[in-house]
Amino acid sequence: MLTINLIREKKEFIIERLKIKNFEAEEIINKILALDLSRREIQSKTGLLQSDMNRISKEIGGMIKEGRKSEADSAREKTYSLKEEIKSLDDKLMPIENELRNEIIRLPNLPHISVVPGYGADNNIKVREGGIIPALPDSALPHWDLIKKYDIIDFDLGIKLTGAGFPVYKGKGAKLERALISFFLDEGVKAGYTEMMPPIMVNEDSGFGTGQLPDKEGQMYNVGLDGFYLIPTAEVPVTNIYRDVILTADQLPVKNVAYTPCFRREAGSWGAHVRGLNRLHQFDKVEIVQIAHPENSYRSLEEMVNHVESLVSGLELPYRIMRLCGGDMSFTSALTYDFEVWSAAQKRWLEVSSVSNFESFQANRLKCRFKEKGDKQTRLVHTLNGSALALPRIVAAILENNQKDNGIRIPAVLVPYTGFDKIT
RNA sequence: GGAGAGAUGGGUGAGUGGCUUAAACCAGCAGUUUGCUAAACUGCCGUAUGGGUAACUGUACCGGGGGUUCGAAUCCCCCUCUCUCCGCCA
Repeated sequence: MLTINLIREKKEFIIERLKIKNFEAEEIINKILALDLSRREIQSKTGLLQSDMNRISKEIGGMIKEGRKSEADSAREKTYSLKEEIKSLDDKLMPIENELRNEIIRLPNLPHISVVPGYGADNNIKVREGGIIPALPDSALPHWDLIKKYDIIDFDLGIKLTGAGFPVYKGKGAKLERALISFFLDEGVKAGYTEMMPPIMVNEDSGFGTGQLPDKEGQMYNVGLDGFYLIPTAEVPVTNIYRDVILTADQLPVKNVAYTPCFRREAGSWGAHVRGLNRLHQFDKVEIVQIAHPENSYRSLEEMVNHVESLVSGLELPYRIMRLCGGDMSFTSALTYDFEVWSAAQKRWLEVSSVSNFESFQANRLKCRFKEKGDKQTRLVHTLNGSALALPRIVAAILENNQKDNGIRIPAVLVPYTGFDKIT
């Protein structure tokens, strides 16, 4: 959510920047500015009236104490019209404030200066790539066949227990899953992140804090009886730790890493391109989150990109890093790098991580601020997060890329975690 | 799930309708003094929003939301959470 001050001061700049995201902001901004103006008018009027009211009330108190009863009564008469005036202004203020907020949250975050215009994945810019794409024989199998062949992930069993998109990991499949989670967490801790294990259900306030609510309600599972939501990503609980918090500058950057299961309703299509592990309702993910000083947040972003890169290259997966164009970026992001790994049997790139700087956009919603030592003024922090990493597509790529006649080879860095170097 | 007690600033904690401009203490910050791993003293010490170049200043906020009243931290209603006891339970 953009700050009202920025909208007030840099209207034209915002309109220009949002064109990069293919967003026409002028109409909304004009509406916001008009609402903001009447909000301030009403507020300063009520302030004055309240001030009168407070003064008179205090005087009445004094009169009563001194026994000047008739004077007190006539002063009391005077307050009635004041009180009514205040009430009618208050009644006007509430809907204006609500509408103002509703309009402001419709504005996407401003893209960083380096973001290029564009309408989709075709306009994304390849930053760099790494790893070696394996040459597989024509007989190579996609992962949905491999998991059946080696009996390591069972979709049908998941359908029996819950429904489509809730796989059961079995035997070496389950062990591989656990190994990846441990590997990702350990690497995060080595890189200076603090490991967190948050709740996987959150309340409405948290859903609002990171922007899932009120708009994207349908994307989360709702635990109706208690009003909780199953988290779509650890970003939600971990970032909300800092909701309504004022940090000191020397606490920044805050670096947290968390593993959680993630739940996504994703009511959309379930065609061939989302077969197997490509899209699930429940999956495992390790997430990294940073709360950074505004002046250092892009350094944090680079650091996070390098960290994720070390994970995919550690797993010996062919990958590329894309800097997203305006049209392909999320509503809340200022700059996003996507990581894709090559899935050799599907013969396509799979998105496995998205690393973003949200600048102060999330922080404004969260009311997460910091103070410089000795400074009276609070400022909004910058928040960043990234997957490090989401498991299913990593598993898909490992299975497909490493298939041999005699089984599936496990990347060397995982062997200490799995205890086996081959799935047979 | 049942019964009772609570929720006040960074912390402890006073405050049952106007003498509160939320006391006091602790922590923190700045300074003075004495001198040496510290003590004493003085001052400052919440957030948001409006006005002002600024000094300063208006307003709101005592878990959240409504209400009563000229006036609410204080009284009433609803909600959330915490603690104690009982019940249930990995």
